[in-house]
Amino acid sequence: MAKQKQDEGQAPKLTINDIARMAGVSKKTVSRVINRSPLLNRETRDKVEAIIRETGYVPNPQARALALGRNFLIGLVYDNPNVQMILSMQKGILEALHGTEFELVIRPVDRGSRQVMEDIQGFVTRQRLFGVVILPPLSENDALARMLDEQGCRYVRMGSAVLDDPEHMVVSNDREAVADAVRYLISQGHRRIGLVAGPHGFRSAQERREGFELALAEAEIGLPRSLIAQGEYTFESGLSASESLLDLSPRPTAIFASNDEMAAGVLYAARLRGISVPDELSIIGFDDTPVTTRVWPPLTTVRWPIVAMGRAAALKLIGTAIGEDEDVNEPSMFSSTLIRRGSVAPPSAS
Amino acid sequence: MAKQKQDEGQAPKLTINDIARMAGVSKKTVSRVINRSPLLNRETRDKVEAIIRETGYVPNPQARALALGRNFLIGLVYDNPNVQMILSMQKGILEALHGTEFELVIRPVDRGSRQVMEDIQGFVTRQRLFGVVILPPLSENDALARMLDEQGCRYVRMGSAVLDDPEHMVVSNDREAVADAVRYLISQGHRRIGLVAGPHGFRSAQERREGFELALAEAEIGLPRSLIAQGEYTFESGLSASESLLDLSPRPTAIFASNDEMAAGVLYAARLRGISVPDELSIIGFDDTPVTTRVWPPLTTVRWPIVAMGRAAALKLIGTAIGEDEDVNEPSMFSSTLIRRGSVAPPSAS
DNA sequence: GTCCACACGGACACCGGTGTCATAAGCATC
DNA sequence: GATGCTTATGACACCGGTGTCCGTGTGGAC
Repeated sequence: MAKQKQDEGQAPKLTINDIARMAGVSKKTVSRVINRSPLLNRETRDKVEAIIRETGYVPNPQARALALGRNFLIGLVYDNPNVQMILSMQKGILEALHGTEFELVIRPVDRGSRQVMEDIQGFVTRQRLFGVVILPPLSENDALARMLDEQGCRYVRMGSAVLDDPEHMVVSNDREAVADAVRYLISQGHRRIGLVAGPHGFRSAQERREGFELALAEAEIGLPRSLIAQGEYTFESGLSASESLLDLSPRPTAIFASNDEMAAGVLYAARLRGISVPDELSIIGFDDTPVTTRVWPPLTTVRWPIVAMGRAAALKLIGTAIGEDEDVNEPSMFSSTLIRRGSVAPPSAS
Repeated sequence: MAKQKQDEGQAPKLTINDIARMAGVSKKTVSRVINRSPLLNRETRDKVEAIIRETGYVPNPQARALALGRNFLIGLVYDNPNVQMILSMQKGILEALHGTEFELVIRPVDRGSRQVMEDIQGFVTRQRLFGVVILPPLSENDALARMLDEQGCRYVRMGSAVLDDPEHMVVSNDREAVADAVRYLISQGHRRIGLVAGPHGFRSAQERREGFELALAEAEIGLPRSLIAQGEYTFESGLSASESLLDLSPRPTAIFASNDEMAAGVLYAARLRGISVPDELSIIGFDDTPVTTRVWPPLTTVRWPIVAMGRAAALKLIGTAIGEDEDVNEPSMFSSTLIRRGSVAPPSAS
């Protein structure tokens, strides 16, 4: 009764002092309980923990952040226009963070902007971020990784291939996945296979292209430059890039597009010309985004486990440090699967 | 030189004390400059501001948060599966927050879960959030709004119609938008128009349905129950729900689907039955998501300004408080536009 | 010339945690 | 029984800001 005025305001707003008083110990001891210090008497720990549980006390994150010089925030940094990927990553990260004391802070930056480094540095140091997850293509920026190292900020780089920095990477093996997809086309009898490549400056675009070339080389199929069109990972670019391929004579009997949006563009271009898919033209995309099942015919594509990779990235981040004794050994290399739908068939006339 | 050791560690990590020393004033004076206190000598203010600018000093957000009992974080809370909407909202909010000291923290909650309230309350109070933006359908939860009021947490509710709580709402006028879309169908000569409604429990579904009914009533067109199918805002649900409509005899000559995903499902179902769109069936969707232009024919749909609404919500949040003398009078009601693409034509045989 | 109001600046406590170090208690050793 | 060592706990300063309150200097009114 004396000085206690619990139910006066709205929230109890318990502090560490309140807990200490109730438990008849000092602040520091409560702090030790919270931080799982090993040099604590069992009984004391149990007593304090009981009170914490009863009262529902939660330490103030701001105070901890101030004292520790480190926040319990994970940043998600990207310069990527790919909506589906961003959201799937977000989903995976949030799954991993769920139930922990970590929160996710979003930070898009302008692709190509000069201030990207300053932006991110400011973000990271100001907010005293615990760590950041970086999405491609920004994740391919080694200078950024170096800067984060210098700032002492943990980070995980998502990517399509292992870079120099394996311990900070969570990757899918795009090259092999695409090679598999193209091998499938070849096994169906296709020999004139076109490529709609992704934009320069994207490692994933390069990897996918190499996978494409690899499969063709294996089968000793030549690859004239005319069978390669340059896209920008957008629907429109896929649409216009594929026109040069569809104008060829003889026309390719199959096209691999480096992502689903462009594959949808190829499909659209084919329809505009009255080319029947898959009878006259087979198409394979990459990403397994929802659009693949919305169009007709549904697109055969390569699925990579974005959500799982996001989860792994977050676990890697929070696992390596505060002994959240989760399964830190989550694999850092993920493999993809070919999803067979309706856009591939053997070529009509060989 | 004396005690200054700037370039020793990685980051300068300037504190308010450093600035005070350099300016030859006290901490408090610097604090006053930062917080734009009006009772300050012009010269002093200028001097301190100059030093802050030179040194690039930024106050530690954690310390401010602790002292003020309030963080400079905006939460985005949703229980919604609609990827496109979430990301567009995020984009708008981030645009508004760009260049301010605010950051965006993401918080999805399980739709329908019993713990939603506790979850959000914990989130809000623990992080001492400055405010939250709530997306539908969670934004329709009045109990949540009440709880936030009690917690003294600012909030903005996104929605499809003004609820009891106008000052906290940013809304689009779905009813009128749908009525317009249906009026357009009627003007094209359609009389048998089917509806694929959205799920129960979504205000937007109800509003869109009412708009549909309104337009029909205006034109004195009857609406038998058989012309209404129930969907769940997903592609699959649109696909299966539309089957009952397409089985009718006489078949509806047009279908309004309450969102684009379901409209894509209707289109898909039509294709499966060999029904030609738009010749034999007109379709209108809602949202103007990318899928509308990926399918064939491209879907006529209703576009609502999600990004702008997200921006407005964030401005409303940060504008009302700390005299960020931005344009706080951003409108809170947004109107939608009918986007005419290729999925509507006059009925073939009237 | 004196007094007062007022504008400004500084000392100090405080927000709610954590790190450092000292100290008390417990126990084996000699 | 004194010594030394380990283990459990607490006192206190500190993280980097902000609020309160008081002291000082200045200008205007009389």
